[in-house]
Amino acid sequence: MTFKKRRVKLEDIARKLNISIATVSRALDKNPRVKLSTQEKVFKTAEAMGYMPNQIAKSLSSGKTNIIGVIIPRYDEPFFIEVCRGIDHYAREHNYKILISSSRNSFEFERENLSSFEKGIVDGIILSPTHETETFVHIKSIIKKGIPVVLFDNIREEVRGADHVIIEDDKASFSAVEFLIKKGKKRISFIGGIREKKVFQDRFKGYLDAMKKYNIPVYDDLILHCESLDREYEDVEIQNFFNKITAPPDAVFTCTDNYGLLTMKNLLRLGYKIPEDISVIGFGDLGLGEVFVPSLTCIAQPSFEMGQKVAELLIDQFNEPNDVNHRKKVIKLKTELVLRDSTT
Amino acid sequence: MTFKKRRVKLEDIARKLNISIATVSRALDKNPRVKLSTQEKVFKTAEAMGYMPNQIAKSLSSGKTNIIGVIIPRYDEPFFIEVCRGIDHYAREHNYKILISSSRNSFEFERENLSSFEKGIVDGIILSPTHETETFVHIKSIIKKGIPVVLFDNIREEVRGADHVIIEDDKASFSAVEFLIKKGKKRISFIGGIREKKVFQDRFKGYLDAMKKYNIPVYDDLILHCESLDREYEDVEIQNFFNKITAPPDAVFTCTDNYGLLTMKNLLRLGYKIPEDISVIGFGDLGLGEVFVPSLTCIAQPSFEMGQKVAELLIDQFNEPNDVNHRKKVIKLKTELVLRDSTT
DNA sequence: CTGTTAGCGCTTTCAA
DNA sequence: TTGAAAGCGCTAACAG
Repeated sequence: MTFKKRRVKLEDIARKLNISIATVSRALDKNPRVKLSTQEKVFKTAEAMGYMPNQIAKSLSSGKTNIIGVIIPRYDEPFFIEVCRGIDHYAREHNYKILISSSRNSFEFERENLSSFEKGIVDGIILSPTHETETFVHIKSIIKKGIPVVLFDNIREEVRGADHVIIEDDKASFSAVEFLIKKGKKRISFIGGIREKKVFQDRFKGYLDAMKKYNIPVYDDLILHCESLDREYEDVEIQNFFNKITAPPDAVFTCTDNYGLLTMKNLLRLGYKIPEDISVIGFGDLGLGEVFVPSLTCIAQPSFEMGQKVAELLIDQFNEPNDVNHRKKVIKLKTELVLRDSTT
Repeated sequence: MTFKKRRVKLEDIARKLNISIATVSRALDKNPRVKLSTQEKVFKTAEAMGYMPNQIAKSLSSGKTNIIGVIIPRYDEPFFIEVCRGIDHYAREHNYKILISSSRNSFEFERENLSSFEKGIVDGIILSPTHETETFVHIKSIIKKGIPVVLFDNIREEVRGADHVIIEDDKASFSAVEFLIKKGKKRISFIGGIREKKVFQDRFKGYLDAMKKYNIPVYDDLILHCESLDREYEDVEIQNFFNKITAPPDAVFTCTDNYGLLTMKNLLRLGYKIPEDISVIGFGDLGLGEVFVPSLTCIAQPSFEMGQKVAELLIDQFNEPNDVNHRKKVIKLKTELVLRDSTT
């Protein structure tokens, strides 16, 4: 019977070589103050003994874990995953790893996650607030403690005190709706997400602004704010919505690609032709829209890049002087209307 | 100018209360050997002083980090994300967090990730090997060091020495192809992934087995093994494949949902009707197939459950005696053919 | 160029 | 029921 082996540590190498622990440590760090021949000896012995540094001990002693904590509202939204991929890319280039937690769309979970990160396991935190997040004391308290924080997506005015990366949701949706209007659409439907979420509020605002500017009537029965936080139920909501409509729209602007796809699916099944009868626009551009037949016109949001920028801001904070009152940085990324087959 | 504040530690509480650090530590642990009144005092003071335990120090001292390391080949494959979600679910219930790393389909990255985990930052590792992974010494060496490891998906015989969770890929694809055959299909096309990957080999095997059993001819020009590891290029490959085909198939069995969707997209654009002209089957069942018009018949793989099981096996190992030679556990999950509109 | 030593913040014997 | 002190493995200031 074999048991877990005791790990080789600096001390073991030091003893074998009859030198001090400090020298071994320095040698492994390639510290130039160590004689080259000593370095070589140390490296060889370390290798031979199967030495692996203990990251935890290093972290305790250095005060750095080289881990970035990431809190997203959900896993099953490709946007968040794509942002994580961007974070991971940038982080890895700078020797950081990412610890991902889902807040599961719950404020309580968000707070829990945050406070578990606060226990020192991460050097900094990237967070995308949930729709339930109405107070920001938990975030501000973290910042006040000197822990670097960067936010993205769904940022309310109240937290603008933290570095963050966003797109201009209202302008983006304005331009999409304006495009529909200029194509001569008169009955433009809006499908958004849960009303409590800032991004959806802004996208709705952009819709209303465009409609107002061009004097297009807004019909309440053509407006849907989906409330489900769950992929399966989104489908049901949209299905019910279209089943109930008496006079169909001639265009639908939706606030996520998934809503756009579900809209197309339901409209196609009801016998409408896209885009001949009804145009559809989505929001996000995460690949699925390109595959669907017809392919989905949408507002492209640079998700991967958003992740990279977020990570960059955070790592910048690591390297800045610890000034708690530092000027907060905001990055606004550009969106773009990508024309495909679902619009005329 | 405010600087990062020094964190409150046990010592601070101890001093304020004129008791020892040890007592504070025990009190916060709710150790019954501490007088209740002392416990209360400690809790109150800790709260008032804004005490937050230092997880790193705890880990160093206890030898546990309560973090699970997860290595997946890529982020942009919903299957892996869904597995991660399952892992996260189970892990969180048991007070673990997950550190996700992507090996980016590269053996070198896989090895790097593994060895960085080996530095003691995680209590155990969950890994899905890449297609490039042909030698398993890196995994075995980790296991030999007593670090718990569980594998999932794409497991070759050579690593069966580790706990793992899989589905029976060959049987699953056999049953799908058999279904097509029983529907009277004679020219059944196969679209798989990169040949080096065990799961794709097995799915191909299932296809061949079924064709052989029912004496259906296999046409080389109806077979495609996609080589791209990148969503964008997958589309191109499949497009080229169908453009080149002279006599079309009457059914296509594909090895991922994405291949299935891309197949439908390309066939529809070429003017074929699905399922009237050609039936299509996918593999995975991750939600997208349900939205497409027509919806995609596919083999449903229980991804979320796979994640839960993998996490369960790992956490079981944490609680088992450290016997390196323990009987390895293998869990085989059931798949199911889900009939939708893309097959007759 | 190398060694000594004092931490990093917490847990855990061992004593009292 | 509490305290003193050793130790987890590594870093870094200081001394030589």
